[in-house]
Amino acid sequence: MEEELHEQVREIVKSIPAGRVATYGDVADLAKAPSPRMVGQVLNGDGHDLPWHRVLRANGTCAPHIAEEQLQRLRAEGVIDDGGKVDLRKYRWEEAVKDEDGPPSLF
DNA sequence: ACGATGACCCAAG
DNA sequence: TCTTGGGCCATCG
Repeated sequence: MEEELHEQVREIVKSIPAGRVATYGDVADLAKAPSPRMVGQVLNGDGHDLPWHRVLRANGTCAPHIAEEQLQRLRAEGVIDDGGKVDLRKYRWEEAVKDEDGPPSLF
């Protein structure tokens, strides 16, 4: 049961709905991971059964080697990418949506 | 025990 | 907006 963290990370990623994306930092926080690095480490080891393509970096970009697959899969889910970058403010998955739809005439 | 590596993040220039 | 540097935690040789 020392693998609870390992399990948690998988659960979080699996909980991401299609057409939505989350950042490593968010998953790490939700999974109580000590650092976002561990999320990538887990995905690298046991992410074969997880929608890892729904996990992006904090700036909305994806890892170098998987970028192709990532963008392609995201597009299939309905996520539109822009020059290899995804609009987190639009597709960022938030289990407790705080406030995303800010004022149209102010930022 | 130690150094290097990795699907990362953030601040500063 | 992009690049650089430092910090981060766990695994491997």
